[in-house]
Amino acid sequence: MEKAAAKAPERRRGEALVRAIHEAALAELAEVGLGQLSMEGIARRASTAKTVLYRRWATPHELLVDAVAQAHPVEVPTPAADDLRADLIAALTVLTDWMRTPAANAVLAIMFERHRYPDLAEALYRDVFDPRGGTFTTTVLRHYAANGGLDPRRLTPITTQIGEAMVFKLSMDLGRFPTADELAAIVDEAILPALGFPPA
Amino acid sequence: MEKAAAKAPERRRGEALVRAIHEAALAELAEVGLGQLSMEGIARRASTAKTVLYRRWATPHELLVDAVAQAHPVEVPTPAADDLRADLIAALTVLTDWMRTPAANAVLAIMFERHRYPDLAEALYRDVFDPRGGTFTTTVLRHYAANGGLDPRRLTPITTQIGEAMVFKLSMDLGRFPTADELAAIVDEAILPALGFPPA
DNA sequence: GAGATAAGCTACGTCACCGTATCCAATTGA
DNA sequence: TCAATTGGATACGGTGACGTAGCTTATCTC
Repeated sequence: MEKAAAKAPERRRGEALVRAIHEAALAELAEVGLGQLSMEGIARRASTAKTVLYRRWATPHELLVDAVAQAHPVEVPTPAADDLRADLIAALTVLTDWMRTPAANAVLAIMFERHRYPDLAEALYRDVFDPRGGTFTTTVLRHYAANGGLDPRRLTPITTQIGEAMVFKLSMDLGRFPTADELAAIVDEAILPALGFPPA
Repeated sequence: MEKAAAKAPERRRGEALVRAIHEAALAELAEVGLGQLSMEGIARRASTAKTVLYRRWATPHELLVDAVAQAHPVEVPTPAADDLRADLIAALTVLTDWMRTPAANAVLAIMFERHRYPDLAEALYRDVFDPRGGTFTTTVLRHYAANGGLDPRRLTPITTQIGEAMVFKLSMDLGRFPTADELAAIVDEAILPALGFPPA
């Protein structure tokens, strides 16, 4: 034992261990995809034994939902200034920041394959979405509609989704996340016109 | 042999066989997902032997790209009447019709997992997208811009993608394809305002 | 018809993951 | 300090996909 001092045992327990496993699960998902997620893979990545995983979760999917639910919640965009345009850009920036996180990757993967794993999507709604409120641009829009800066009739299931929809679409098409300029263009050319502010 | 007359041998060859395999590949993908696509699975579904597949394709991915490329091309929306709104709705209808096809399912899966299988996405661009032109709403918008029904400056990388982006987003959120009413709402509340026609 | 071509079938050893069992060792807390 | 807890390591038989080989047999072509 006194020989290999480099290898500190430092055995993890309880919450610290669970957190490490959650991280490993999200990282594993990002790398191999939802269809290839396996207990073996997660255990390997977390440097622990399968046994430890099976003592807490019955399936990789169960583990995954747990990991997403425990992940840090999304930063809520707080409409500060009396500047709808700036607040919308800020909200989309929060969105792209979130999309870079492992948890977001998992959420999107689950939503995309929801017809293949309906239980997973259902658990996601139950354990993650429902406990939290709306997100991103919707928060901003509701604020301005309530404070008179915006015609409330312009808030529809369509208009409130334009920002998110465009960010997702651009990300897919370009294979990268939108830049600040592109986010501004989304606000100027798509969202604001739909809210009743015609393009320049 | 004369006993089991029910089992017609009817051995498939050449193109007919290849077409059946292509269909099986797309069906298999739809059911198990890109990460689980396997030669065994495709062969099983096509009721043929693995050997037959390996004689033509080295990997399931190669087979898949071939299948997508050979699939019936997308119907091109032809702007007919002098009615931008109707033509846009028609274009989105073509889009949702396409999204119900197995080939579309494959294209979306490949695009979604492009960072995981970059070669696949690249092959898709090379063998499928590039040979064909733009699609869906872009076709319509270019037509009207060229014929004076629309300010060409309104055609940007953002505005031309709103329709497709919203259809994808709605499909993900709802877990189903948008209805005709929802397509009309996308046109009225998102696309037309962005083109310079303010909402009612 | 007869030979060439290609589809279909079976089998093989290899490998990865499955879910479980067993045992050892580190940490904790009474 | 000692006992309970729990993480960690290893091994197991089972399954399913891998890629290849060999053979039989249906179909096409001359």
